[in-house]
Amino acid sequence: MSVSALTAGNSPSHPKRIVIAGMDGCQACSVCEVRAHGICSALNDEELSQLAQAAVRVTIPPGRQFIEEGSFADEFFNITSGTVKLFKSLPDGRRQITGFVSIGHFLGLAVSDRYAFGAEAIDQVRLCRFSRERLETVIDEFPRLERRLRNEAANELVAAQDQMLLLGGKTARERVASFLYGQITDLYGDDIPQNAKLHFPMTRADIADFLGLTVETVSRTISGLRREGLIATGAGHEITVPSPSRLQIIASGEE
Amino acid sequence: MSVSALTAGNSPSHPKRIVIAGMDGCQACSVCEVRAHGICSALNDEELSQLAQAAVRVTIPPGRQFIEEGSFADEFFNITSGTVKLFKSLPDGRRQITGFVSIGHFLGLAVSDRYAFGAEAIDQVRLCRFSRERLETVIDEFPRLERRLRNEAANELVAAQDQMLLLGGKTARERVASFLYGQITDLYGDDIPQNAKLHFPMTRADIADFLGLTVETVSRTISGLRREGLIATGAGHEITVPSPSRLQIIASGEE
DNA sequence: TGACAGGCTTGATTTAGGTCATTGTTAAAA
DNA sequence: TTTTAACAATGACCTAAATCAAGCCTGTCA
Repeated sequence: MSVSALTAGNSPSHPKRIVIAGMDGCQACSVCEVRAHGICSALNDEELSQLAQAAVRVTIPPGRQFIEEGSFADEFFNITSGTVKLFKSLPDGRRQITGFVSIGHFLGLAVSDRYAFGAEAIDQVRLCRFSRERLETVIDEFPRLERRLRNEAANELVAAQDQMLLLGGKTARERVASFLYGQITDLYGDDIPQNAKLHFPMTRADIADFLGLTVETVSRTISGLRREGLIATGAGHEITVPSPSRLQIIASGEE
Repeated sequence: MSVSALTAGNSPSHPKRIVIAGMDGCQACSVCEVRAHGICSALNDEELSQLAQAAVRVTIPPGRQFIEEGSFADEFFNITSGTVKLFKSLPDGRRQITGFVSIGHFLGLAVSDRYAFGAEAIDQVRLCRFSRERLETVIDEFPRLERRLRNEAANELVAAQDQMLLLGGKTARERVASFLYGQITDLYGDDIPQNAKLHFPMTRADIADFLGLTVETVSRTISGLRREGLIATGAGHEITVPSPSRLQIIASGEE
């Protein structure tokens, strides 16, 4: 299947269409627009062509759950665009979003043969899909890839520990400030400007499930921060933060 | 330094004494009582002797913090006995215990050159210490070790996600039941008996900081479970669980 | 054009768990 | 043996956030 055929599914006018297609050997990966991100950045051209053999590009429409918690984990994913929410649920429906992940993120690190979490596209998501079996073969050949995966896991672990600190002890105000500040660092890296502009895709309900709060509390808290002049809200999901450092201080519980 | 010299520090009559000693080449690791656990199990005799060159055995007295959050991460650890609490803190002293770890656990997976968490011995702890530099060298030579570390990280990540679900949504009762059930599975594995007996080393304050509750709530909740006949408390930190499956149902929020 | 639905905000009220205070228990030090 | 201190349990009270209940946008479908 050709590369051009792949792009059809990306058209905004066909949001429901899912394209599943093989890649053109080494071509597809080596010209990949996100090659610098994610696990692929650990490989050179030759190695990448091997990886490409195992990869399939997929487009997922907004709202579609593409990993079911507890289902058989026969596939791994690497996100190339869009935002995905990862979550765990209790039998009665309570849901904890354990993370929002986007470009470059690798999904499916678990040792078990079952996924430990569910995954759902928030906006339109594109990703590379690998069969578990074939990826494991490629990993065996390239220790650098293995190292990369370990680092990925270690970084996620650090994020998870931060989130435990948030969920275990922070106030609603601190949680919302932490979330917003996290969005800023995700977007700007270490070079955070004054008047940082954010436009994230997740709803209040998503934020609530991520922060261990209710929608009402998230809404009230955001309104509170706005009244204090700490943030300004725009249309859609746009928020401007005049002084990110001020927000960080609140996020870390220092006031 | 001889192996026999090492044992001096383990005497209960000298709890404050810390022993830092080199290992006898391949001897020390190959006869290690916990070789089947932890990262060492990924290596054969020859590889292990290489690892041993980089290892130092250490004994830590109860209550001693041996990793400071944010300090320079120049050492890795592998626990050979005892229980360690890992935690993160907010500037005002609020503390979240992110995990209790014991025999076989590898400490220091972070990518950063700073520790992302603090670590403190709960009871007397023995561990193998590696310089970061030397361990990285050994890892480079043995891909199997790299794989082992990735799996270790992946498993921790799953545990962290479970804990996020707990902290984000569970009631006090469900949290305490989850903790107790977790202690049971840690101790018995998959083969859980009726009338499981537990005696864990952590205080109510530790449990509270782990579960995102206060000591009072932990105490009240344990008393509540006892009144209901779901657990029986003994002297010290002993608890008997007549029906672990009953506890599991509560832990997972199904009643 | 209206009406329906999904998402957001805000207000009134409730409650689970936190805070503060007291007492009991155990064990090590003196 | 008393003294001290750390840990644990329990009661009385308080509060942050949940719950319950409207109302308000905005986009889309008929």
